Amino acid sequence: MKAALHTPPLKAVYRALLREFGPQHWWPGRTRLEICVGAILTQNTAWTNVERAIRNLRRARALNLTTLHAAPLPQLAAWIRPAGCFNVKARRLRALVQFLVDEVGGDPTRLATGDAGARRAQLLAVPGVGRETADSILLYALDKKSFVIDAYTKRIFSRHGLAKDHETYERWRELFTRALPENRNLYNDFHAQIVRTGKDHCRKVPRCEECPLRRFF
DNA sequence: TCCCAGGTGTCTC
DNA sequence: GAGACACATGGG
Repeated sequence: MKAALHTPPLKAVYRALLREFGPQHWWPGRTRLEICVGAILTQNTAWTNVERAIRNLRRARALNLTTLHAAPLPQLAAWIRPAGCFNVKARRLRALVQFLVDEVGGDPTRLATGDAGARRAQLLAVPGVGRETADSILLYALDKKSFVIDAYTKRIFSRHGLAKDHETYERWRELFTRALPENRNLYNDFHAQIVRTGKDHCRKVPRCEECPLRRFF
């Protein structure tokens, strides 16, 4: 393994963020299925737009596997339109729903059983489910210990020298999982804290003077 | 008007 | 393997 430029005490970083923001109580979804749907819809999209799309699905009483599975692709696209890339995401959503139907008989709870590594491989084989989406589903919908790396993680920690932004997803994930105890609640809230930090401090300011992480780097 | 947002797949070299 | 590009809406 290549050495990081700096290896900050990530547990202490998390504690600092927790003090700053408080527990984030993620994911903002009511059911396992809703979290899976949100994970697809949020790809390269602001969460406010995802909420609009989910609201459309709920209003249409389509936020269930039976309706999602039966819906024609154009209907699916119309419901999720506010989330952007709606034709692409409709196909991805359809593929994920098909996987859930085929693999666990339409019961996402059954997906939560079984080995995390094997489930990750299965999810990555679904068209439109990449590493971040798979890890989000594993962690937040299936309660598996799978750390999520996203754009905020790379942006924030590359600015502080943890690793280069262009390093691979798996390399970033390895940096965090090696430095942290394997704990689902920690993985869950740490990622949420990172997103909160990104939204509050790092959107447009390259090196925010008020960044709660500054003292660690 | 332009840039960005909790990515992924495809194509080209 | 890396980089460019398409997908597309809504907010600032």
